[in-house]
Amino acid sequence: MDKSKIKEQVKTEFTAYLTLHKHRKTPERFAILEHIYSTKGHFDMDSLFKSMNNNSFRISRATLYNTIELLLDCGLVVKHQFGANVSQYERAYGNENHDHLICISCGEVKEHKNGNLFTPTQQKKLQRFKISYYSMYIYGICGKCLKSKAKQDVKSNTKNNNITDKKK
Amino acid sequence: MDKSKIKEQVKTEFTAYLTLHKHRKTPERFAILEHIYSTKGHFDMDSLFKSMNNNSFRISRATLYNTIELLLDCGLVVKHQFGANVSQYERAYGNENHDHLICISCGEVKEHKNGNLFTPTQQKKLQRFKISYYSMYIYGICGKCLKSKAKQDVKSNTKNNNITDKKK
DNA sequence: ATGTATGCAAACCATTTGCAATGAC
DNA sequence: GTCATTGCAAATGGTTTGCATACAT
Repeated sequence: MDKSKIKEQVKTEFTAYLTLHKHRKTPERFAILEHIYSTKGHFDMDSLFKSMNNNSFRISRATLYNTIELLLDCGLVVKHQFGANVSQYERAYGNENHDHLICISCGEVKEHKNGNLFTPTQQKKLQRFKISYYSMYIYGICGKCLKSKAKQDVKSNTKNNNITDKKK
Repeated sequence: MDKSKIKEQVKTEFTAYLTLHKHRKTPERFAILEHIYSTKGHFDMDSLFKSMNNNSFRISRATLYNTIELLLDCGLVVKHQFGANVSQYERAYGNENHDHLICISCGEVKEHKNGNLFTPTQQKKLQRFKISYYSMYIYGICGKCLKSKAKQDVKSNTKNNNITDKKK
């Protein structure tokens, strides 16, 4: 529950993972872990690259991609691909499982706490599959867009170019 | 429930959608819809492109991408991004909602029927969000990989190159 | 000392885009 | 006849890769 305690914990886990797999414990790797666990919510590689290089550290994209792969492999980070071209990541440890409400209109991703989906009963049905983590993606229209869409629909006799207008 | 009935139905829906949005009813668009609804399970753009051009029709990639966008927009097709670099698609109409069991070891995606996750009670909690569809992605290790992994782990004192060996 | 990890730049490849030709309306 | 759509080829951009250098072991 304690914030610094979590960082300590994940560092220990990561160290154990690196040792087990005979990977080197480089300062870059720990800096990335530290930085990710100071981040709340989702992030992508570009923002991670920029925020890390803005601050003290100097890290190459290649190293970021390499390290995130390790963190995914040991389960300290989770990867999402909500529909845009960029992958999103999220710290996994000390981060309650939650659904993702992805607005198919504006692309906004909101988190939504779910109940205990994987009760023992549910779990039973998945016997031949060792669950490591799961993601619930719920696509729909968020409240904001519902409102503005209602307005739009009134005057939607104007020409429509749905296909081309979705890119910036 | 009837197979040809479904095709008929989606064709009607697609036609209505095209009319409503003042898009043209080209033979390519209907051929793509027809082809997709003859496909069971997931597919990606490359396989769609190849299988369509193998058969009678001749379709460009650009048109496939354009049309799939329309089909996504009117809800007849669902898009998934399970973690690889290619997007996967799936027909949506007459296709029961199901979870996706994605093996993080071999990448295999299996479907798994779920119960009625969105009971009225559950639904209530999502008041400000109009659900259009949802995807449950469950990551873990499939039975096959669990077995072969058990063997591997025994002799895993040999060198480890987890990062580099995952691309073909 | 040894060989893995880093950082840079180039390569990759799914997807997008520009544009001339086609054909739905 | 008009203009959206097609198809091709070129461009885009997130991610991966090759290789020389740096450094954890």
